[in-house]
Amino acid sequence: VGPTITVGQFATITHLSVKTLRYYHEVGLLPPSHIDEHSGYRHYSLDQVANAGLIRRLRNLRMPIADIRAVLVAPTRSERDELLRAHLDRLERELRTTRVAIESLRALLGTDADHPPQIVRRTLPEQQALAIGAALAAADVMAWWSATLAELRALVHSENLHPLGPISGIFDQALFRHEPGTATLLVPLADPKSIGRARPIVLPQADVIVTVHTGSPHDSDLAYSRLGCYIAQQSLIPGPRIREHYLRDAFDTPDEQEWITEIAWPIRQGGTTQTEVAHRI
Amino acid sequence: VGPTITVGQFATITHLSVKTLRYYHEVGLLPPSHIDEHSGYRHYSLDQVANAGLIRRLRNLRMPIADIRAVLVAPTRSERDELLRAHLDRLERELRTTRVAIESLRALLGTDADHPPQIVRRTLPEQQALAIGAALAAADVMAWWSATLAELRALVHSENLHPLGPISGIFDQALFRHEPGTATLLVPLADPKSIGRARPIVLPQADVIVTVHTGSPHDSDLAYSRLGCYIAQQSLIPGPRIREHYLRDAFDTPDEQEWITEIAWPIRQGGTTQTEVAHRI
DNA sequence: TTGCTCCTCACGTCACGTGAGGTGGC
DNA sequence: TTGCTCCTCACGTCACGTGAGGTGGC
Repeated sequence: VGPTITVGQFATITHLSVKTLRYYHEVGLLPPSHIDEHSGYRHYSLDQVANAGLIRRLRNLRMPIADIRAVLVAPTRSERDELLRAHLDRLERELRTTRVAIESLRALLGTDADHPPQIVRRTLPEQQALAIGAALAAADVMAWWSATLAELRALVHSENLHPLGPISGIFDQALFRHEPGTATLLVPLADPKSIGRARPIVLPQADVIVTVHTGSPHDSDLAYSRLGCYIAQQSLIPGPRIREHYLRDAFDTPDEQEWITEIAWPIRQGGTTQTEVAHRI
Repeated sequence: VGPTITVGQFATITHLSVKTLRYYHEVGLLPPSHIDEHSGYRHYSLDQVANAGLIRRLRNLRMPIADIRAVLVAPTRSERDELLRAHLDRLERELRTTRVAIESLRALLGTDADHPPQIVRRTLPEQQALAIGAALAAADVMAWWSATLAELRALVHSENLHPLGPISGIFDQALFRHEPGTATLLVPLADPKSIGRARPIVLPQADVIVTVHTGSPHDSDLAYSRLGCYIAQQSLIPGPRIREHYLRDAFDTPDEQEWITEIAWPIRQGGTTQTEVAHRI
């Protein structure tokens, strides 16, 4: 069945390490075509060289082993190409994400004490709305958010609705801690009726502190930090769910740096924390 | 000493997970400003929020924890900025590397059976040369290679040398297996004399098989694979060191796709492998 | 016969995530 | 008092790398 070569030779000509080849054997990614029963020596056939080259290139592109395995066993060329295309798309997104993260860092370092946006207190009135909610894992929030935001805007247009304010969101604190939680996106309406996945809800009145965040959602931690520090300084008691009002977003401009979000954190007056009560007594 | 907040609150406003904060405490990256002796509860001060934001951004840019620690403890702003700049440079290189890897993959998939370069046998004559050698870890080879190649070219120019052939390299197989080994770069000369780090050597005569590699060194595994498969098919015995002749490289064009390298693998006639001997007997 | 190659554990690395099982604070 | 938050292990993950200690092939 043709000549075979040892791990060492195979490593040399594929530019993979012997340790790596043993690992690829162990996880079943590239098992040697023959293994000596007595000595355990691995022997590779020459047509495994091409697969090794493909694997090396895909690993250089940070494709997970499991995905590479899927590429190798893809039954048709079109299915294989689809998997590869999908990964290149992921890389493309990764590159963009990195560019954004670099901008984010520059912004943080540059505009340190420029003019930090104001924090104001406000009372949000009771409000009817048409809402789509979901219980989510933290990792899924961003994808869900942009998809659902688009869905609600489409609904506003197709059903000819007349929003009484910007589309808003309500998020469990847990989601920002990378824990599972619930998220809701809504459009304020005078008389909301169920359409598709969207259901009418009533937002209760709420005392909130508000700040404006300009830029990508990935930088919204800056606004959350402002609010959180304010809450601690004023000894307020933060509510468990945070509201966001989307004043300008993907619908208005593709440039995330121009997006504007108002972030409103419900609070209760906390002039009487437990320690202060204890102090009084 | 000012208000403090719990891990949970700190996690919410910094958009880090509680688990991550505990880890950053454990490794000393972001220890809480105060820890309750009785309960072990972590308490963070408000001015730690800014550092948390910086850490989050640097981690998003895949900066290792140790490097982030260095940024945080940098005594002066200029030293800190230098560390940040260095990391952004690394990212920049990473982005380029990814682009190249994508091209490499496309090339592999596209030009599958185009016209695979020929393999020829040849006898390289004994040859004098001026050489720079080093014992290297595999990870350092690329950097050493480009630096030393430039150094030799500079030497040729400054000393007005007259090379008898292209600048060449000799590499232990081990280096391609990601193991430590020795590498040598050399310029063939009629009468080489020591200059700086460069020493005269004599290349012994060698029977080699040769193939041409066009493109980036990162794709040279393709040429090595061709040669390796040929060696196995012909039952030749490969030598432990491989030679490369740089016919076109960074000195000629910045576009790696246009680089041309001749790869020559020394061999011994191996018509008599052990199995064949056994067969004869 | 001597090295060299190859083998198998077992453990380390990096930056966390995932439970289990238990305590503290309001 | 009840939940909720917080705590500490211990272990898992991903893709290998690093020895230790030993055997096989020419």
